[in-house]
Amino acid sequence: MPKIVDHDDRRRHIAEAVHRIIHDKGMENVSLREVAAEAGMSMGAVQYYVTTKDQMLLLALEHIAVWIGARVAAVAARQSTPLDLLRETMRELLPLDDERSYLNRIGLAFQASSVVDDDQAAAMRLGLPLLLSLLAEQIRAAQAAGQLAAQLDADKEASILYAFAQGTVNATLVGHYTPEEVAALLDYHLARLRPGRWS
Amino acid sequence: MPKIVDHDDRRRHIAEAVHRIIHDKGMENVSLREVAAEAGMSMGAVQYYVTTKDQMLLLALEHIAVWIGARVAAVAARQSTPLDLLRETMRELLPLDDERSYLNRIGLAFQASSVVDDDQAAAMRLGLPLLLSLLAEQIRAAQAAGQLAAQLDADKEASILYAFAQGTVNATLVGHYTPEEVAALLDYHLARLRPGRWS
DNA sequence: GCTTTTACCATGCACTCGCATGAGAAAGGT
DNA sequence: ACCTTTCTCATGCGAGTGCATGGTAAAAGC
Repeated sequence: MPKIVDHDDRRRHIAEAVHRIIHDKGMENVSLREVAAEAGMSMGAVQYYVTTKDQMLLLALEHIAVWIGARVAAVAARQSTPLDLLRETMRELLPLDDERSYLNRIGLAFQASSVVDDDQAAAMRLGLPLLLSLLAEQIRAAQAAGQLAAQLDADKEASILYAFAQGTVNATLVGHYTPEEVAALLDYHLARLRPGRWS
Repeated sequence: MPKIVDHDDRRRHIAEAVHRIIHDKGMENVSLREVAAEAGMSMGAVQYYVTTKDQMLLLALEHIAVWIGARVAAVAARQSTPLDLLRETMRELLPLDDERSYLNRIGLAFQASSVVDDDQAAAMRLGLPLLLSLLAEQIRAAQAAGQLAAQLDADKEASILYAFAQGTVNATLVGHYTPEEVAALLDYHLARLRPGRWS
């Protein structure tokens, strides 16, 4: 048996190179050559792990999805009240600092790209429900703990929260909102979901 | 004086050709040649009105912004109750039918693109406040008419509504929501803004 | 009818693109 | 030491890219 290489590691390097290029120069400047250079390998090596450009982009999309998923899961593992967990999960989805802006830039690029690419759209349809059901679960937990109004529809509230996060991304990245403003907006919205504020 | 041509008309043709290509094949497949072919003119003619590709994209962005603005303004001119006007304005921003999906596809592409292009970002920062202040104004009118709770912060509610619209676009275009579902989600959210539901 | 301004077109250039190919380096099994 | 499998690389190809150039219709003023 010959030279053995960690394929997952190589794919990760490629995916992360794609991420950096999308972040710095945008999705239209992603090319096999540029990715190879950014990943510090030859173009042939990239082609060995990824046979086509579309496949490479799909790989990058999947990697960022699990990355975001991991960050969100790490929040859920914290020891805190249900409402705080929900708030922190939502803050994880907002471009509040450099790393979360980085992730959101790339995520936004894929949102646009996935509208035109069927495979990417399928990946989106796969990951989205996971995040939504996690949010809904956190809402239900907060309701059970009396921190959120019981009459809220947890699934709909989860959808609205996720939409809020996604919808503020561009405006924030483009400089219309400061991170503080969008964080305050989240708290404003969460405040109205508390019990006792409803008739 | 020589051959006189309606420049705005030509620019409009170019912008609309860009729109169609973005819609059909995505932003990365926009090229001067393709746009010229789609617009039914020669590449040289396109170059006469637009000196660079970035300028062409910016032109297309501005055109779609005024298009959306016009549609929204047309809603505002209708004769209806303030709350219904707000609801209809919001529905105008959602991909509820083919034309609105068309606009949203292109809008989403520019949202991603504007994160990387400074000129496009500037255009975004210019148009966004107009839409937000219109929404806020409609909210205030509905509050004055007793259709929305008086204690709502109109500006923040406008921001949240706009974020909701933008945030549901990708999920809907990708097939996660049906148009009916996202419309129902909007009504669910608007319902909680009504007066008398607050303590 | 000639000029002048405007609008348009065809073509060329240097470059990059995705992808295919074939050769060769690296490394464990025997 | 040699073979075999795994991995990597350099290069070539045809196509497409943004942009520049030089020339050419077209039409209004004189």
